[in-house]
Amino acid sequence: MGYCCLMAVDREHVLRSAADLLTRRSTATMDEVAKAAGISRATLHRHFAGRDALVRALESLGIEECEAAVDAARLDDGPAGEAVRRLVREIQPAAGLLAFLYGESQLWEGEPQNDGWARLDARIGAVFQRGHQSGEFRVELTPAWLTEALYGLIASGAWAVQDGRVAARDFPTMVAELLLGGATRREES
Amino acid sequence: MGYCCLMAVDREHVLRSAADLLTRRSTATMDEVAKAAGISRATLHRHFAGRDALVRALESLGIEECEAAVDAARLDDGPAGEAVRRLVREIQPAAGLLAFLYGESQLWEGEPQNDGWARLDARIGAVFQRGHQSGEFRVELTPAWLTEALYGLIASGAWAVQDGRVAARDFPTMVAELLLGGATRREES
DNA sequence: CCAGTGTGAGACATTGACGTCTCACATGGG
DNA sequence: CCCATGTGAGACGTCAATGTCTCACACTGG
Repeated sequence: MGYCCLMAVDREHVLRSAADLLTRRSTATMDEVAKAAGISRATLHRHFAGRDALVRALESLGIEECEAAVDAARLDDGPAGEAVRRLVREIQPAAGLLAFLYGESQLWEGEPQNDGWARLDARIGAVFQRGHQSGEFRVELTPAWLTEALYGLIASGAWAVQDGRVAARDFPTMVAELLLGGATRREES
Repeated sequence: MGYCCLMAVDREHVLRSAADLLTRRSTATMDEVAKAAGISRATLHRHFAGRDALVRALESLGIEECEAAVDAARLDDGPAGEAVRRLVREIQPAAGLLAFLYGESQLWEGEPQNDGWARLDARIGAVFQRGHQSGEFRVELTPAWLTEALYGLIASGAWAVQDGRVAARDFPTMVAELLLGGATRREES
């Protein structure tokens, strides 16, 4: 009955367009989500029991994409700074979804957050810690804060791109260079 | 009838507690906002015609506090980096409100935004531009992006403080030093 | 004392989104 | 050909938040 493949493709497509829409308008209606996916609200409900289920599925998708980006970035290889640059580049396609989830996570107060985020926080925090230990990064900025700031800058960057204030091709530079080097100009070394 | 003074004080108090609450839970009910202010929902409606009016009043309050912080920071004086540090320090008390409004502004799509934001963007963007012209700041990072990133980092910092991931006393350092200097350690000059 | 004013409490209708259900239709496989 | 499965359209009922209204009460100044 083609359950695993056809359904999965459809579900994937629905998730993608829902992510696209909710990234722009995080309060979009189930109706709008359905229209955006080109299906009816009834069919949307057949895939996802309700809005909560949809958001939780998007959360899982976001975690998967982040993990994939972290894998692809090989955070343990080479200088920590280069690892962060690779991470930002790999994570750009998921930036919109991340921005949506970052805003949404401010609302889930009390509910136990998905373990996936804790795992990701640990993996990303580790690269900043490595930078500290190697003397590459400043010790005044804690790994927890740098991780938080990375999420925040990714969200800000995604919104700036969406509103046309930043070109999409400049996203990796803007985010990574600000996070790593800051605004102040380097002295020639 | 004491309209201008007594009403203003009450209105101010209501706005403050609404800002406190909505900073933590941006979807709080009018009922909850009223409880938080220690008044009834009816009285809340007597001060603010509806939720929209409340949010718009909070927006005006946020703009006022930002303008005050920008004034107090004397952005035109001294090195641009020091000006940004002063700005972050002055703006910290309003950081929670700013974070709420920053998230909310993602929803006002289409509606003409308050001129106040444009004025603030211009004033803050100017200090980054000044840093560019003086050679103090890197030209790869545009003033528009640095302004956006400043808002984003302030919001991230406010949330991190609220969740206890960063100490309130470290807020100015974390935000300003990341924005200006980035994570990479400076060579001794 | 008393009139005026602001307030709290609560009832009420409205609105918008949600979740469930039914039914007709189409498409594809046996 | 015919049946089955998935879909679209739409009609409900539900529920939470909102906005409006009324009424009783407390306080305050004349």
